[in-house]
Amino acid sequence: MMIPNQPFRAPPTNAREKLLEAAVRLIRARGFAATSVDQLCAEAGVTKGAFFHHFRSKEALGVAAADYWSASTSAFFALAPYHRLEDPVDRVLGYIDLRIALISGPVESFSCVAGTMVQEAFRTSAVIAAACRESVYGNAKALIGDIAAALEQQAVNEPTAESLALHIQTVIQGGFIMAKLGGGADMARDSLLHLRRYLAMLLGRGF
Amino acid sequence: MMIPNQPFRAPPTNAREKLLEAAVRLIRARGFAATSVDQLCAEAGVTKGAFFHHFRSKEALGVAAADYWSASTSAFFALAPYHRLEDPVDRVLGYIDLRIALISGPVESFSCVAGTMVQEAFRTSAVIAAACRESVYGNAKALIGDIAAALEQQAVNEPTAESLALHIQTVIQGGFIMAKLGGGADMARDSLLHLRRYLAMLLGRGF
DNA sequence: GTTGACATACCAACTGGTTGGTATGTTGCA
DNA sequence: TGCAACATACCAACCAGTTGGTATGTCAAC
Repeated sequence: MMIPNQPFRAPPTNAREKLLEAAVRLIRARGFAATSVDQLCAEAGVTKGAFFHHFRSKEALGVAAADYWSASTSAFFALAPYHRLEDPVDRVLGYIDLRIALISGPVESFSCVAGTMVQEAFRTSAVIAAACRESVYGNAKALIGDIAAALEQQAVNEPTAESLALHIQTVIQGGFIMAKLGGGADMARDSLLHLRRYLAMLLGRGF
Repeated sequence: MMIPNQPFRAPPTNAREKLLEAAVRLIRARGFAATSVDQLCAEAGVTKGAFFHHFRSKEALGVAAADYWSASTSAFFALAPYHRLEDPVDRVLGYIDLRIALISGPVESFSCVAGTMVQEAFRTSAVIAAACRESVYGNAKALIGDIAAALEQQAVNEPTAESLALHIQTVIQGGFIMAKLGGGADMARDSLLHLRRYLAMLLGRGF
């Protein structure tokens, strides 16, 4: 969901990646519709010709930005150290703790491109909406294994692992909205702590 | 958050209210930036002169739409029958049940104007962002009394009433995003059921 | 190892339509 | 007759997208 701080990642030299990173930055701060192609090019330090060489349309850039976002976030979470914890309950809570740790600074540095874009696209662009869905649902799918194992270990059968994984994404996305509403990082973190308490209670852990 | 179905509410005859209702409809479906003044006027059945007679700018319409939204939703929830329940725990859960009951049909019929608009406005329009914040935080404030009473009755002192009230709004807002991501009303309702389970556990109730 | 055919990556200038906003009426009621 | 509530006509700026071009490569034929 958030873009990980990758301090040693080289800045892109080709126009396509420069545009995708500019898109992530501007969409997070202003949204998709309010970001013009000219602004995108200026932010990326690239001309309009380069834009339409790499992307058929502004909508195509939107799809590519969502895909780019998916790829960077899923790669980041796949490498996170909480996967190495033995107890599946620890892994589930470890994911939440990681999400909490990632929330800091200005809202546009930890908010989600897919969640932001889908609000504007869900009725106006089926392709962008599908790419956003893929991003967030992909995140949820990566959790299902650990959640299912944790539920089984604790002999809980009331909510399903799928339902819980999606609920986790719900709280994360809701936290971003509340942060934008003025609560900032503190508000988003606080809601994740409620989610953590809920999961801990469900999975037989004290908070 | 959602616009209540008020079947016997007379359709507005003046241009100002027609524009505000058109704004609620279009912003919910397409967002603020992607909705042009011309589209607003067409949807309202009103001319551009009327628009700029009643609103100084498009931004001013945005602020007025958020205020209009605040007024209709807070009036609706103030009249809801769950307030008459004796037990404060029942009133808290009654609010959640009402929110669940209100979620049905297409996403743009139950989603939140303030939550949608703030995503586009939080960095580009301080006045719109403030109006959106007022709307959602106003909703949260209306819950604090019941939550505080329920926490006290159950001798719970870990999360504060304020924090819980805001968390409730977080899950509601997150549910709207997940619904737009393709989950529809079912997804939003499912997350509110998780929230209900959390509150029930906190407040000493079985689910 | 030079040449020609082709592809990729990019650029500056332009276009037609749309944007938010204005200037100037008209109407109907107090 | 004065004023609020509208309507009509218009504008400059900006919008997404197109154009015709250049610079730089790749690669096979000779």
